[in-house]
Amino acid sequence: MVKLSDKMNNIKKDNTEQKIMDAAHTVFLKKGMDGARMQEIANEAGINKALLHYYFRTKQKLFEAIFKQIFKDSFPIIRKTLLSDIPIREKMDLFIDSYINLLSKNPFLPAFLLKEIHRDPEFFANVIKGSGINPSEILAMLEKEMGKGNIRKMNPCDLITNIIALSVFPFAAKPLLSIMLFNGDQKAYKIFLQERRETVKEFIFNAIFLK
Amino acid sequence: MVKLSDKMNNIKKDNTEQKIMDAAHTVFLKKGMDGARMQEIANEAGINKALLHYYFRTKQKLFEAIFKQIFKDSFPIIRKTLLSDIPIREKMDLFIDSYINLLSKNPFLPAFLLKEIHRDPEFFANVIKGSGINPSEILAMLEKEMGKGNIRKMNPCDLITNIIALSVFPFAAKPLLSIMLFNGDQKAYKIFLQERRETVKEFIFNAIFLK
DNA sequence: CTTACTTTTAACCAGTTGGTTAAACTATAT
DNA sequence: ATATAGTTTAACCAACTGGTTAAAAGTAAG
Repeated sequence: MVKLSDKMNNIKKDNTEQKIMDAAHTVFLKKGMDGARMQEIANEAGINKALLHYYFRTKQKLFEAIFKQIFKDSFPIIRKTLLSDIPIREKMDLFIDSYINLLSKNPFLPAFLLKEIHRDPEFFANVIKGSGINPSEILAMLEKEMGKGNIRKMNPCDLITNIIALSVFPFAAKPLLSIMLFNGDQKAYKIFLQERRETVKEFIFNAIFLK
Repeated sequence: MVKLSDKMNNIKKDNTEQKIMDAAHTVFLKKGMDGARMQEIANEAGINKALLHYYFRTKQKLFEAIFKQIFKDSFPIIRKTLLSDIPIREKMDLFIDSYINLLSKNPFLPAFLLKEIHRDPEFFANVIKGSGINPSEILAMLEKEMGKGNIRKMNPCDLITNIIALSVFPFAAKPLLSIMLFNGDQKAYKIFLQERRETVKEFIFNAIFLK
């Protein structure tokens, strides 16, 4: 039996596989599962279309690989800040910052996620359940803070929903808002988004801290 | 020259055209432009596929018709309450109510709009510009209220964005939130959404009214 | 160099999709 | 009744799409 040269094979494989992953990431995020074309991904990766199928048998499998990777890359960062041992005000500050940072770097992410969780909710549910994400610990943390009287008492589900909504929505609805609020001026909208780093915090803090 | 029997022709035409519009509405909202199939719309309408093309030459034209209609039906209701002559607190109360009512009746609307404005932002921009929607009057109204000291001073663009975000996001992200917060329990999520009618208002009022 | 194996490619295929065509049907006006 | 116009249908088509195949090119080991 012939042994493989692990080094050579893996370098090559990793290169192509990574090229495909990168290309698929780009195309899927822009066009979504339905709108993306295998040929376009192949072009983006600078390879033959058949090679896609050689590495990821089907479009579905390629899509799942990208989807899961996005999920794995994005969520842990956020969870970490939320469960650290710092005062609630700083914690929220950091949380919102890291959330907005993530979205600034991945502007297509919100729309992509919203699109795909509607297209195939079951698959999405499985990804979450298999990823060990557990929001209940975050909800518990919020309830504890309310019990201590640090923040106004409310349904913690509402609070977490509101924070995410205020952070995510302006990115998800960018084309709509940039037209309606700034007549399509992209630069003005970018400034608006950056300023929201602070104004969103103010808004939330006013809503939840007792005075 | 032969005259038409307007009555007969229009009744027939209206019937079929309406059947097509209804069917297209259903299918497009669920699947989006990319995911929708002309055959599926024809089936849903109970007619031949060729008849779709007879009434709306292309898929694109049919889609545009539906899209514009959705837009025309949805926005004026909201604008009306916002520009009426009642105290700001009641006004916001009504605004949020009518917004959430609209979304409760059209749960697919937010995800659909977000999907499509990303797919073809230019077409979307044209629809808005051609629809006479003018957010500047709403922004002006908010600024006036701030000037009178009725609500906390802030960027009115932020305020309107926040209100819409808090109202829309839970509907847009339903599959995500219902899994993460309620382990996929749809009924619990519906109750959550209904309760938000009040909790969202509290949250916003706490954020913007001085105490 | 030969062998065994993996990676890459060009050509191809079957199913689907948006869209067309020509004929059949319906209803009115003369 | 029949001519005229709009309406509806079945059959068809060209383009595209995801996926396959078989052969070529590359690579490490004996």
